[in-house]
Amino acid sequence: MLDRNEKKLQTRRKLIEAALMLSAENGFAAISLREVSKEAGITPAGFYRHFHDMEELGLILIDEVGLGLRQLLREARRKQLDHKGSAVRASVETFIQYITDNANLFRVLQGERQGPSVAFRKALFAEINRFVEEIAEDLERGSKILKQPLIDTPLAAEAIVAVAFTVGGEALDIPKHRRKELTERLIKELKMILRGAVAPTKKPVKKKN
Amino acid sequence: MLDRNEKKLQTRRKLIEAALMLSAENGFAAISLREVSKEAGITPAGFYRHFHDMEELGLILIDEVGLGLRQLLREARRKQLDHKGSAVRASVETFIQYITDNANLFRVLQGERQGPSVAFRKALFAEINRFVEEIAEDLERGSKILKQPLIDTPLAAEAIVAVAFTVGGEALDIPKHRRKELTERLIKELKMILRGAVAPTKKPVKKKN
DNA sequence: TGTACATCAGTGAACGCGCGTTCACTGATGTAC
DNA sequence: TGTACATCAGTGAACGCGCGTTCACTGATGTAC
Repeated sequence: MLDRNEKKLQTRRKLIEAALMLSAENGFAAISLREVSKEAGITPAGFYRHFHDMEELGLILIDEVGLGLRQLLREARRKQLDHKGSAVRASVETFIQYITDNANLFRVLQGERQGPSVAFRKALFAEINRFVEEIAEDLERGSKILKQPLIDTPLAAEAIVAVAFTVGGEALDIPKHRRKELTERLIKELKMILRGAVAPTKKPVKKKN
Repeated sequence: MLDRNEKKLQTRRKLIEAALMLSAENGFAAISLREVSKEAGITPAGFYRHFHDMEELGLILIDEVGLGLRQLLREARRKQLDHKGSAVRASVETFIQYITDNANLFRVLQGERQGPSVAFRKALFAEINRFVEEIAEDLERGSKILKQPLIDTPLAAEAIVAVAFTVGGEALDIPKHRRKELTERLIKELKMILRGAVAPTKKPVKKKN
C-alpha cells in the first residue's frame, strides 16, 4: 500500500504536468483528455483512475496557480527585507521572474478567465481575489511603516493586481531580452498607482479629473 | 448584381452575429464552424462561400471589437462635453454602458487574448494598443485644459485601460443591480491612477515606495 | 519464508458523435440579345 | 418583352478523424495465513 500509491501519485503528477505543458500553446480549454493522457504516457482509459474528467484536472491546475501565487508573495516579502532598492522594484522583479519560471501556470490564470465552465471561472476568480487581499495587507503594513496612510487600500491593491497581471500577460509573448523594458514599465506604473493612493498630507492638491 | 449581393451580405452578417452570440457562453475558441452555420441558418458547406475558415471569421470579429471601441470613445468624448460631473465619471459610465450593450463583443476582446492562433492574438493586441493610444491623447488634451501636466501619459493610459478592462470583465459575470457598485469602484480606481499621474506642483511629496 | 487470494493502475478494443472539408448538384437571380 | 445562357449562394451526402467514454482484461503489487 505504499509503493503502489506512490506510483499512482507519480502518474497523477505526470498528468498535471502534461496538462500544464500542453495548455501553453492555446490554453487549457484547447486540450483534450486523449492528448493529456498520451503526453503523460498512459492510455485515455487510464485517465479515469485519476480524474473524473478534464474539468476536475482543470480545477486542480487552478489550485496550483493559487499555490504559485502564495509562493510568489512569500518570496517577494523575503526580498523586500533585504531591501536593496525600493520595495516595489523588489516585488516586480520577483513577479516577472515568477512569470518567466511558471509561464504555463500563469497562462492558466490569464487565459481561462472565461474558461470552459462556471466552476472554473469561480475558482479562478476566488484565487485572484485572495491574492488581491494579500497584496492589500502588504500595502497596509508598508504604509504604516512609512507613515504614509493610503486612501483606500483594497482599491489600490485591486488596481495594482490588474495592471501587474495585464503586463505579466504581455511578458509571456515577448522575447526574453525585452522583459527588462516591461519590468521597468511595470515598476513605473505601480509607483504611479501608489502615488495616487497616498492620502494627501497637507494642502491637498486640487484635481478635477 | 444587386439583390444577389445584398442577400449574400445579409447571410454574412448572420454568420458574424451567430458567432458573436454563440461565443458568449465559452468564448470564440469553443465554437465550431458547424454550430455557427446552423445558428445562421445555412449548411456547413455554405460557410465557405463567406469565410475561408473560422479564424478568418474570428479576425473579423476582432475588427468589430475595434470598431466598437472607437465608437465608445466617440460617445465618451461627446458625453464629456456635456460635463455634468467629472470627465472620469462620464467616461466610466459610458464604458460600463458599452460593456452591458456589447457584452459578447467585449467577451471576444477579453477572452481570446491567448486565443487560438498567433494572428488572432496579434490582431487583438494591436486593437487594444490603438485604444490605449487614443486614451493617451485624451489624457494629454485633458491635462492641458486643466493645466495639470502628467508625468508619463502613455503609461497612465496603459494602466487605466488595464484596470478598466479587468473591472469590465468582472461586470460581465455579475447581476445587473450590482453593476452600479462596479462603476463606482472603477471611477475611484481611475481617479487614483490619475492622481498618481499628475506631476507634483510645488514641494514634491516624498515617497519611497 | 512460501502460497493463495485480493486489489487496482493501466490496457486495448470498441462505440457513437460532432467535427472540418470535398463534391457534384440545384435553382433562383442576373445578363445578353 | 421573351428567350437562352451564365453565375453562384446554398444544398445534402459523404469522407476520414479525433474525441470522450465503456468494458472486460491483465499482471504487478500488497495482504493474510
